[in-house]
Amino acid sequence: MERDQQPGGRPGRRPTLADVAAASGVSRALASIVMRGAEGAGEATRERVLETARQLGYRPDSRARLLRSSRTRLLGITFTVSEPFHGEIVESIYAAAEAAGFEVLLSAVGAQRPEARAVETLLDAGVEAALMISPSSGPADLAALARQVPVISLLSAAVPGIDAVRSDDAAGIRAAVQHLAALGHRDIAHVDGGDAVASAERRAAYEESMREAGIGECIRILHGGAHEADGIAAAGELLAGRRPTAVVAFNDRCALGILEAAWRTGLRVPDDLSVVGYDDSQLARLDHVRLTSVSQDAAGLAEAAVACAAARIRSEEPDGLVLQPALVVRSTTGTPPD
Amino acid sequence: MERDQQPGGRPGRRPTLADVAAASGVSRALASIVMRGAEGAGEATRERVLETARQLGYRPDSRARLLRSSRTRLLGITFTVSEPFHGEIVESIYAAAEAAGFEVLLSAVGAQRPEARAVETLLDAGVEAALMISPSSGPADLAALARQVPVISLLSAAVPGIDAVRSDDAAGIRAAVQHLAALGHRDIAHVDGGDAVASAERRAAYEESMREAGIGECIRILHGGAHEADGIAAAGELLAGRRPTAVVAFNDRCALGILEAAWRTGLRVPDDLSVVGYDDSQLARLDHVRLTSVSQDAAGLAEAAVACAAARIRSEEPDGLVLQPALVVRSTTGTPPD
DNA sequence: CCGATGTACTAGATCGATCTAGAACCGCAG
DNA sequence: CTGCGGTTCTAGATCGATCTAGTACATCGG
Repeated sequence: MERDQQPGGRPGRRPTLADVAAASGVSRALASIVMRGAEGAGEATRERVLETARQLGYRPDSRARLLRSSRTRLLGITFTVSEPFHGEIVESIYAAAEAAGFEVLLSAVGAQRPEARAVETLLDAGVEAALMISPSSGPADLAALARQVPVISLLSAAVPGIDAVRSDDAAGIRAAVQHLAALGHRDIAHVDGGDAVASAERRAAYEESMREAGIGECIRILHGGAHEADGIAAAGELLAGRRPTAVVAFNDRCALGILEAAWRTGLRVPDDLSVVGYDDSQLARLDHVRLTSVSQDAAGLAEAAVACAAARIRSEEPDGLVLQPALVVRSTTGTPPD
Repeated sequence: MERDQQPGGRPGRRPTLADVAAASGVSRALASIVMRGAEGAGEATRERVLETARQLGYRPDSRARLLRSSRTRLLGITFTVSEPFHGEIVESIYAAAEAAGFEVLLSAVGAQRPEARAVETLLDAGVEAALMISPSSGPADLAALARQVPVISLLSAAVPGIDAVRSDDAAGIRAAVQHLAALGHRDIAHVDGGDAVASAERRAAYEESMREAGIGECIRILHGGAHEADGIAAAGELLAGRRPTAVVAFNDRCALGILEAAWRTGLRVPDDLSVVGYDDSQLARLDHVRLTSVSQDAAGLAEAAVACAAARIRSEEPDGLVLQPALVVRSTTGTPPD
């Protein structure tokens, strides 16, 4: 496979701004002005330069640009490849960042690639702020990092010294419980997130809203986790004895486990059992699942996070860090059996 | 949140190599030599420079480094955030790339962000090669791209002019059919991938291996797709009439749909129905699924892709572009019912 | 004591862009 | 013709690193 030979340029190299300038008979500075769309170039020259740039197939070298202008306008993101909901947020961040004039640099976290390493890559690339989705590092590490660059954590509880953009988990759980109670459910169980980050808060919110709904005596909490298998395991216990009529799960994946266990046992959802998830992830929206779920509003979180980063970069205090979640009712909740 | 003031450096800016050099009383060039671990520095000075670098919290600026050295050693990757299997490959690529001395630059493709745009970001950053996981661009676009930088596609059928690293789909399907035939199955159906990329090839391989196994008269192909809902839909048709004893699905997500439909209908897997997937994704490995699946060997594909990219960068011809898949037998296949 | 060899180190150019300061040129009022 | 404000354009410095060429200074053989 042969690379293009640039006509008039050095063979095999991609054309530079200097090539464009030379080819159109202007200085590098003016060519730069034209390419940036800045003012200070005549209309005729502007078009001529743009035309030759197009002909040469010129692409500005982002490394060189970023190097010179102290503002890199780069936002770094760490996310976990195996978490579907992270993917959704990443996609929303792209949109929000572009709208705000930022470029996005992704760095994946995985079994082979610890978060610390992912973050280092971002720092080396010169990001102006780091958005970390469900950061797993300890408060001390995060604080150390925050001393080098503004850090915004998403989907995690607040850590002193770094901004956390998240949704109001208590409100989300309350909406779920109220929805079920309004449908007539009383035996509403909760499968918690085990030792996952937001688990304790959601558990507490569940207890409180059960009492608010006047069914505090029906509180029943099962140990769960963030993944399908946890939901299945909890469901085994849940469906064995006296069965509740509804379950609020820690998140969608956990809820999916409960659903599958129910299906396998021959239970009909929602006729025999109502299930509510949390995240409103793609998983919940799949045609065959149609899970009622608390929407974390990936787009909203992403926008808030980008806005927060932008504020920090301008050395301002950010606000609007807690978003209100909304319950999305689909096909896994209904009135309880008689 | 205050950023660190660099002792002796300009306030608020991260320290540069010049700062390190000045602070340890050597020239920038020598400091560079030490930081790169190149030879040509005395032992004593080397330690002194490293020490001051550590104290200043110096981090080399990758943009500047890459700008100067014509070799950027950057591999660009496009992947789809919502595809779990892509995530697995991405993670493996990180490992393979680092082992080969490359850095990795991710660019996500999604509903809001077309592949063309994702690729442009990579080019602007100066990647030496682009690895595209399941590229969606047409042959013409890919060819145009390949004229600017070596392009390696993963998981896609070969396109003239660009390298495709993939596994031998025919062999994978054959392994699945042979496994089922060996267990005693004759009524083995295939739910295909609809218009997904590798669908036609896998469908043909299914037909051929059925004939090879002497059960050509049992060939039965249902229209499916790459997602759970497609599996569910196909299963509706499949389980309604004369039921096969085994199904080979286009991929794991499709197989999962079939599994769920089976569970919901009260069928036991594998007692009443055996199911085989394709990809050996995390999905297949989940505790509650334990899906027998054809392993595409994400790590192997990643290594081959990186090796291929490295070869192209050295202007050599790559080889080993087709990997042999392996069947991973789990809990969804067994002997047929009497 | 001189020149050769080698190690430790430095000055300055360079990568490809941006940015600053100032030059060239225009038309127009005085 | 001169001076002035405004636009268009250019030369050269700059960002933070690498790389080349070459300078000091030791050591060593003759």
